[in-house]
Amino acid sequence: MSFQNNTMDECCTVNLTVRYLTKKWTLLIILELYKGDNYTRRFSELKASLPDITPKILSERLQELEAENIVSKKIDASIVPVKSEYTLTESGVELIGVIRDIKYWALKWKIDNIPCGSQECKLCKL
Amino acid sequence: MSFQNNTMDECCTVNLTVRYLTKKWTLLIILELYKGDNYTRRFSELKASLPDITPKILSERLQELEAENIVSKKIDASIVPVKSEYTLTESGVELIGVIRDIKYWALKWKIDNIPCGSQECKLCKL
DNA sequence: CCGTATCCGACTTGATACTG
DNA sequence: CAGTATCAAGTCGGATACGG
Repeated sequence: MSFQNNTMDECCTVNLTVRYLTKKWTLLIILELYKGDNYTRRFSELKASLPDITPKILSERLQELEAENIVSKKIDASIVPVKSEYTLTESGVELIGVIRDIKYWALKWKIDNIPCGSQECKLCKL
Repeated sequence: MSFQNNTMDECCTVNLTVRYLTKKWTLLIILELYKGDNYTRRFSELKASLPDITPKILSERLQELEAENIVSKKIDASIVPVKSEYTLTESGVELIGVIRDIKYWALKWKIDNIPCGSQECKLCKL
């Protein structure tokens, strides 16, 4: 989570970007948001769509993405229970191209593996 | 390195691909190979280009990439010291598009950060 | 419902040393 | 040069608890 104590500081923006985009779950979270109406999903929806992620890690990743302006958060505290929504920003939506590229690459070179379309698959509906 | 003990088994090919491509250092190694003549680099050259990677991790990643047919390895043991070369396969070269996308995204949305072109930058010469 | 906090074990990565 | 061995450090996962 913190990049302060290593050599990230010395890296240029692009190198830095690769590093946090490739953190575990990050791309899959972005994809889940993309699939929601208006690129928006609630915390519990994300949790349900990513069965193996823990609330702790999901919370951490969302905060990181918010800090990078890839995701914006909106809370409606006027109702109970509180309603919170996470939405891809414009820059966030543009990251979908990266994920789509990976999908096409995988379909081209790895088609001999498990067929897509199962409930477990978070990428193949892209 | 081993995906046997977690839920990776239940994932489809594409999801699986995201997981290993986003392991730390993987994309940067692919990029370094891409920048070499004939998409080829020696172990020590990769090590030198990625100052913060340890030989252990570099070795592990190269083995993983070789197993995925993204990198091919050639060893000339007839000479001393032994000469080993790692080359991007056709599928490996096609992954450069993913990295290039990330670069363009970063340059578009993160240009207010550290300028590129320094020795430390492994991506901006792409 | 929406999280954050904690504790802890497992896995991943890092630092350093060392060999053919 | 091209790695492997060893051990330390960091990140992630699992369970559970708790507060807004």
